[in-house]
Amino acid sequence: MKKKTVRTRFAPSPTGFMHVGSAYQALLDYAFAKKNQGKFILRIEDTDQKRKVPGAEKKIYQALEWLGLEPDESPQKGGPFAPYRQSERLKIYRQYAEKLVKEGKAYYCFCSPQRLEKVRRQRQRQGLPPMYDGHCRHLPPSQVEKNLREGKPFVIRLKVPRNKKIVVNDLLRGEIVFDSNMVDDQVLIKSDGFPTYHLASVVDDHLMEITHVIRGEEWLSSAPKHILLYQYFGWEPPVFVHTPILRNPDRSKMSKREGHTSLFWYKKEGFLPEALLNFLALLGWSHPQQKEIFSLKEFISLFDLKDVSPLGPVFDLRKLEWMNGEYIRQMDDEELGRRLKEFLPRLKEEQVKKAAPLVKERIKKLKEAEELLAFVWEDIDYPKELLLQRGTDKDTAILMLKEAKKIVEEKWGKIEEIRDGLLSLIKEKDWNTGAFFMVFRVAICGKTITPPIVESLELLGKERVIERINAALEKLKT
RNA sequence: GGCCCCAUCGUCUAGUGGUUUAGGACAUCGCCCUCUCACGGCGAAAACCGGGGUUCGAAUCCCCGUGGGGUCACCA
Repeated sequence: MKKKTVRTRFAPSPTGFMHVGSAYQALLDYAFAKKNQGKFILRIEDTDQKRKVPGAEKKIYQALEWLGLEPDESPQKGGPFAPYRQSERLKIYRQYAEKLVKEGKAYYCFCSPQRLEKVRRQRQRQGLPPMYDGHCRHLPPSQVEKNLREGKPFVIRLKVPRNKKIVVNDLLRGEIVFDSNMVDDQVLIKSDGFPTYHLASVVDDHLMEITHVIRGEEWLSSAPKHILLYQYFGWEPPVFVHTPILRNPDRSKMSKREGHTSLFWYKKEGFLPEALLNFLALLGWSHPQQKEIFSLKEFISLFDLKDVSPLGPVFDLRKLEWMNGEYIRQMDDEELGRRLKEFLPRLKEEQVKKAAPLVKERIKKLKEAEELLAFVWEDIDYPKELLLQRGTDKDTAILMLKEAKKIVEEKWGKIEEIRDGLLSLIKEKDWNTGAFFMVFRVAICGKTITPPIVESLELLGKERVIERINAALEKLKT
């Protein structure tokens, strides 16, 4: 028997923003497909017209591109199973839904939203699960015909059998048995003619020959509906993998409310996509040699869905920050400079290049470079007392700056010589090294936390360095 | 509330019946390095949810509690 090509799909809804949890899903889809020389498919699930947001689909492409998870088939790229946008496949869903109706596995329902609401409330009062009461299940065909002819709005519902066991096979959890009496007669086709997720995803996953449905655990409880559909259609179901959902620090589902859930927030903050991916990979999975830092390529080669832990992990931003810092430090200066550019719009390209090695060991996120280097483009302002670092008195401070200025002017352009010059000056005058550099630092940058000060001088340029030393001297004299 | 899933340091996890005084990483704390801040190095503190079984022996297997989570839409 020929082994089927592994095909996974990432199937987001274009609702306006990309969740980190979605990125996690996409990573697993991608890694598993690539691991098995399979295909990674992007399908746009835009069946909810109310929630559709213009431009949202574009953001999905941008997100995948930023992450470096390129689909093999997508609405943009096309592929053998096009179209990959569900709104363009309406006829297909309708056709399959009607097939079910003909076979008595689904039925037209003409109940109004008001009636449904009433039924729900009633059942809840009785302590029953708030399900549909099956009112239209047994409408006589003549009545259905009549309603249809009259153009009464309708939906198509799945006819769920009573008193049956429905078994869902999940790769991570094994067999899960559901009582069909707990499964609602799910709407398959909405009154606007669009399918619901349940119908559309089953039909598409089958038609697109998806072998592994990897999705969040929140889908587990609706999985019996999907299994039932596969049975009704006589299709072989794919392997289901319900992956843990990411949690807030309070262990609730990572939502829009708390924490940072938008993938683009991470981009804006200056997280590197490769670091984010590495971090995500470590959620629910661990490297066989306990390595923390590894590439996407390495992840793919070692990854197996079976090894994913079913426990919903808390998304620990601090560990991500640490990891991002590791990636920044591993990067060569030139590459770091390129990535830093968009975060330092006030610096010239030359300056960014020079700044890269100075901030490299001091930032966890690219965005932090901005604050660290702000002294370069901002006018500095500080109280005079700030210059009197480590108990340095006014006269000493003045002397320090005067002497330092001489050396800087004389040796400008040669960092090593400036440093050596300052060091021997300190020795000669018997100053405290730390105190001297702090006074110098404040004079140049206006603050006590900066990149290495001697190396930072050329970011400012000779003129401004001298200017600032003069300004500091003025300040001290008043 | 019904149904379903889950349960090792604060967090991410290793561990698949004995090699475990339960290992690593982040975070925390201390020391060292040091021109500040960082980086780096060394070290400390820190966990098997509880109760029953099974077994010569359970973090590891079973059951029951407890706790957390998910889900109950013409949203995905």
